[in-house]
Amino acid sequence: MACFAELGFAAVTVREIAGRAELSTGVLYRHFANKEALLRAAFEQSMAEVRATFAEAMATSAELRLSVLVRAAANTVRRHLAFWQLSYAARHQPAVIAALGGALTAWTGEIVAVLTTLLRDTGACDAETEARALFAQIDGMCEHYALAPHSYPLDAVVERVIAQRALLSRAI
Amino acid sequence: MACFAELGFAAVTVREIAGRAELSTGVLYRHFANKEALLRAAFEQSMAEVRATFAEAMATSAELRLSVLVRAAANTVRRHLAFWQLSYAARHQPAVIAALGGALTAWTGEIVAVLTTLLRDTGACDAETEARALFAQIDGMCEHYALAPHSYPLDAVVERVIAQRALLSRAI
Amino acid sequence: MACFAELGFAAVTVREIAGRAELSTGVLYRHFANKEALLRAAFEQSMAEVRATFAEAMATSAELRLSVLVRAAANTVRRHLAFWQLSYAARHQPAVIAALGGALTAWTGEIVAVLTTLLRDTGACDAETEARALFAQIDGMCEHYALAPHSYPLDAVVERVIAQRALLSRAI
Amino acid sequence: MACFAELGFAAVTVREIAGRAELSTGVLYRHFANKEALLRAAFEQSMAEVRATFAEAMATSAELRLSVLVRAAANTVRRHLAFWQLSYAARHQPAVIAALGGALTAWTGEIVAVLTTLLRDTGACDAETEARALFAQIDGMCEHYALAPHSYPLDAVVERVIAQRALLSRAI
DNA sequence: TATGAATGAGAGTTCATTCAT
DNA sequence: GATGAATGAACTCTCATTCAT
Repeated sequence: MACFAELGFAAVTVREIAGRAELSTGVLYRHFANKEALLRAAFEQSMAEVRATFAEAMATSAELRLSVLVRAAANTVRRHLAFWQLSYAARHQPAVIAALGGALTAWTGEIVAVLTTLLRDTGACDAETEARALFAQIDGMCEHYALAPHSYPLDAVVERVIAQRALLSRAI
Repeated sequence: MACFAELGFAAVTVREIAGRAELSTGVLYRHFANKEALLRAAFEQSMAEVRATFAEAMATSAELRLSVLVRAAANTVRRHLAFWQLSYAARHQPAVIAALGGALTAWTGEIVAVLTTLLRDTGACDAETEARALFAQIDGMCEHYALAPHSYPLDAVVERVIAQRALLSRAI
Repeated sequence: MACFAELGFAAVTVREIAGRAELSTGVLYRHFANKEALLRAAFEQSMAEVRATFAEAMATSAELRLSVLVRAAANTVRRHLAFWQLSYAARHQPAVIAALGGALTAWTGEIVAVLTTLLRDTGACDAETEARALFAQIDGMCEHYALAPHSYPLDAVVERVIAQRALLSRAI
Repeated sequence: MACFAELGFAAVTVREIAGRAELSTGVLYRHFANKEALLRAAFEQSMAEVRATFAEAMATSAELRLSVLVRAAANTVRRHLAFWQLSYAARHQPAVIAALGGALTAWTGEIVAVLTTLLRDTGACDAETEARALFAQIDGMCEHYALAPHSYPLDAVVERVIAQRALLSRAI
């Protein structure tokens, strides 16, 4: 995943990936059918991790759920910083999108669905659009942090986003 | 730019670019030193166009400025989709960042500064954090649209973001 | 064709073929889609040549036709010795047979058809089987000559084959 | 031998050979030094089997010997099709000839010698040339069968060749 | 100045062979 | 002795770049 992110899918050579993993190209091809399969495997790992974090956040009381979820998202990126930097780089590469098929859109779809039910419970009228607006904010925040982890005030923005949600739900 | 965005920098062949421009590879190399120079030129041209659009948005009355700016951002991405897709892909790749110089990071700094002054005028207490939260939302929205331009309900999300700002500024 | 014959289709490298033709691999791939197409092209040239020789032989009087044909076959192999040595090598390689599709069997089919009509005119009862027996003899003779051109008494065998045909047509 | 004949020496993988023999590549390399040694061993085994068949044919009465021999040749090719296909392919490839030593050329010399003595007994004037003409016919027939085993009318051609020999020996 | 055929380094991938288990 | 995962050289094929025309 590090290789794919740093140079792009097409620009990385299989030799380079193997070298960085301290493997021969041979073993690599024993475990993965081809370069594309390698990418797919790296991505699936990423998605599984996020899914787990989300599931955990959803297991809290309905009242706190949203704030737990936003903080969980931020902490996931903080803990797996390198991984997310790479993930963000990868998802905009056409070759990557093609290689992953619908997996990428399916994944964001899932998140929007989870947020939609969550916001419907708080009484939002157009819950899906509300969910998209919230997802955009969380995702944007995480990405900006990933781009400049040393200077970005992640906690402050997290708390502001949570405070905004509180104000907005009260305003409805 | 269309070629680069559709397939990615490494996956496009110079022949393909030349063919789509109805040029021979020969003339192309007379005008651009190499493939990278071609990317740089395409980027600079798009960047100029985008800057003009934003300047126009800032020239409106202080009251409407924020909503005009959000809509302008969305429309810019829509109109220069290829540029933004590439831009989003590029900003996470050290190799591309190096090729484009600091042009990319200067960009985001500018935007946060503009939003901060804009929000300070509406009476936000921690205007910079508020600006970052707003920028995260706008940028996240634009990026999600860039990832799935055919299925993302961009206009609906734009209007929701604007409505949220109205509610929030009243709540303060 | 020389490369394919000496080492076999799979064992020859495209670099070797290019090198021996004093070409770069690049040009080679500009003119031929792939290694298989290269083989196909070489073979088609061979078949055209033989067809021409046969057509010439068939243009003589019906009486002399058979003897002219046998002598023509022998002379063709003698004049294009290198070429036929290669051709004989090639036609037994499974990869070659696969690459050439039905072209190989179609070609021998043609020859058998020509000999069949020729022998039917001389009054043979089962002309097709007679043609196959004759073709086997001519082809076997040419191949044995190709295997040991310096020691094989080609002319003597040619005249013996012609003499046999005379005896056989009288015997019927 | 089946593997080599079906795909050719270079195109078969050692794994495939091992798999079809239900062996691991490891044991295979314990018994044979390398892929070439594997070919040599397969060849020698088949050659022994063929020699036995021919010896049997020569043990019949002088009168029938020629017809028995022609039929034996045809049946040998039919029963050891893979060996012969490989053999025909091999005898034109310098590389294979080198790997197999002089075994292959010695072979044809033996056969011509046998046929010469056999035909001298039937009263042929130039027995060696006659032998070469007959060998060309038998060898050509077998080769044509090896090239298209499913469509070649081997038995019919065999009987025609035998019938021709009867006619010719009567004509002398 | 424009062309596009030619170059050749380097890509993904395979597979004969080895060797720790 | 047997196994089969690991190695890495070498394969076919592509394509950025050059240069004779």
